[in-house]
Amino acid sequence: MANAKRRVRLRDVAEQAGVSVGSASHAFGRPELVSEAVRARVLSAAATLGYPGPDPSARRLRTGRAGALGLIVSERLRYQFTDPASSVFLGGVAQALEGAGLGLLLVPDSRRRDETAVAVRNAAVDGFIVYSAVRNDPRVAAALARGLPIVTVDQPRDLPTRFVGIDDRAAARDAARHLRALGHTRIAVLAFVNALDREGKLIVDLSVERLAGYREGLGPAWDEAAVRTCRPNATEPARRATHELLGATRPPTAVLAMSDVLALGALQAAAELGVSVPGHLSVVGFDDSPAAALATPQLTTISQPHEEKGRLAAEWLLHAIEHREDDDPARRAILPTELVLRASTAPPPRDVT
Amino acid sequence: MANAKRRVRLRDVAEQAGVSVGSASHAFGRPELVSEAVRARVLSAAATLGYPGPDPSARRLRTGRAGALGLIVSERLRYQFTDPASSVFLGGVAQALEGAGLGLLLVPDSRRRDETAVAVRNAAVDGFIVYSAVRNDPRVAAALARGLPIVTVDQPRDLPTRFVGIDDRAAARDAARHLRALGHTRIAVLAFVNALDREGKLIVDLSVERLAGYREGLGPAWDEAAVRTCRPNATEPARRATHELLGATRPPTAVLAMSDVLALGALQAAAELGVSVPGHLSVVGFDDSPAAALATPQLTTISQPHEEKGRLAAEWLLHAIEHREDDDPARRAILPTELVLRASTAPPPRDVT
DNA sequence: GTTTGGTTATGAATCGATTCAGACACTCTA
DNA sequence: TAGAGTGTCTGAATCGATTCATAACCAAAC
Repeated sequence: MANAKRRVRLRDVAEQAGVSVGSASHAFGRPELVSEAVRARVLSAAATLGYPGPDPSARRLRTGRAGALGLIVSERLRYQFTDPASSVFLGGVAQALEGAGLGLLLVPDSRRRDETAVAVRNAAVDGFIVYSAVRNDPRVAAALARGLPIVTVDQPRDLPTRFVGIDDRAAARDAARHLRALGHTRIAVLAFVNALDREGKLIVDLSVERLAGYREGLGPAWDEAAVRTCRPNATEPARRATHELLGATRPPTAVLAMSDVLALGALQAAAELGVSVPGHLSVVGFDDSPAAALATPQLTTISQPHEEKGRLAAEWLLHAIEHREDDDPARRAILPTELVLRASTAPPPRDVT
Repeated sequence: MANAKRRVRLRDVAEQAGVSVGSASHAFGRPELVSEAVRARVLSAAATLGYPGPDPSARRLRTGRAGALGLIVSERLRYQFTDPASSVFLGGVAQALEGAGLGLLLVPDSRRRDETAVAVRNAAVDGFIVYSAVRNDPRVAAALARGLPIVTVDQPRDLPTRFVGIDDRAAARDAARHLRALGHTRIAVLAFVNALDREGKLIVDLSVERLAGYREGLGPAWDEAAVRTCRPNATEPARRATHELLGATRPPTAVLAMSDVLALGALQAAAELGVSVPGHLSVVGFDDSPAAALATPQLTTISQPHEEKGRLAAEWLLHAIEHREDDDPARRAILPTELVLRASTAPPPRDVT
């Protein structure tokens, strides 16, 4: 019950130790500026008073450094953590932060989009990473308005900020060509949401780009009617969509999924319907998340360096903060992707008409 | 290039609008206290000056609220995100935070343990969630020293804080009994690290409890020599350990894994060695993470309410912050677990001696 | 015409640290 | 002995907001 009542301030500690607040501050922050004797006195005074150390909020107000990076994630935070790919990305960010002594502030999304932007405005951070946000996300606008350094990852692709991403169109094209090369002609697509904003501009760059890539790669085999939108990005919507696709009179012999999570849903549906993969249905994912290699059959997918993306985004941001560069938004990194052939794709069955 | 040079302060906005700083502050924070006219003037002044809104750090210093929860995660942040179970937990926390307008500050662990504690001391948060930390983690000590409300999840079990967890021992006992009931007698265990601290006390409560549960459930079938320690909690160490176990002269017919991730590693090893599961080897996981249902064969495992744990921990913490209760550390929630029977367990093969 | 009540605006005090210019004491050089 | 150089310590100014006691104003009530 020693220090139950009031907060102990640095001033109290200084008084107790019989030194000035300046010296007390130095005792904690820059020990080399005070004598050993003073330092010891201050520390022991702090101990007897139960002083929890300099108040972080006060310190940052004075120093102008918030000591944290803000991470704006795409869908509601909930889904964020169900897609292993984004977990890997987060791991990369965390890795870059190790040793920098910075924290990582996740900005939770919420149903009410305005509340959400408020959180961005209130976030005590030195910069933001925008991770795969839609084009009209109010949080992105709020982040931009803060005037802090920002690194955008994946999308939107044309923000006036630094950018880290991949060539989604080319990657999708590779995936589509692979199926064509195997001989498939009836190919369905499991896509992310594809909504339009008020002005009629597409708001999900990623979806647009990948769709375009699929179309290019599929060529004459492209079938607009075989595109299914899955929302949110989780196994369940993909499972349902695949059920529907496979129940049609002339079901597809292959599925292009915009994420491994969606592909997993397709696999699930196929298993439930007794459709063998890859014997009767080929499936190509996107992301090469940890789950891809664990799936049965192992998933053929587009591999992209999620961890590296996180690391790079964080490093760029740290650099910008360190050097007070609010500019140089021209920097763009397009990281390489690769089609990883595993066990979920094969030529279509012979008996297909 | 409008506002390139210096930071715009509330004072500047007030001046530009021709009102006092007090009114300007109200215009942003509590519009009901100023007339519509003043509010409009302030807002337009802010717009022309490019004012990014009230500085979060300053606001918090004054109000005494940090606007964020700190989350201290167990292993290095990196691994955190490779185990889907903890992702689900995080999702639960995020869910409870939705609408509260609070942020979630992840405190990154790092190789150098002292640096790590510094991050805790510097974190601008209103409270901490300690998620499955080891007993001698310096970050936990640092968090305790901050004097903020804390909720501990899973472990350590005897911190003087609120606690949310499960009955690990009983759950492990259930898993072990299941194997015994199937007729297994040679049963290996894949355990978490089991290290001792300087005083010789075990530092990983979770491991201790589950081990005790396994022992109780296995009874005479318990074999100390068949316990393998896997570190970190990832598939790879488990894969290696299982390889070793299955290569022995009298290999086990079943494996009890302390997490699904470890169980997945065991499955992988079995597949590589051509040992059929559950025909020749039964595997029981722990956690019922999303991966468990996707594994092949689907994993028999202990289900625990990860999401609920996260939600509850966050809610308790929010409540404690709201009501300025630094006390009532007596509250403990032990959430229910359940053995989920799926396809990875079966009676041992007949020809076993 | 004074009182009362309600709304709106003001500006100084405050939150809790960091920092910087200056004071002091002491040693070492020239 | 003056001057330069070092090492320590002090205390006030500062970071950028919020808040609260006070005042000003106006309308309605007496």
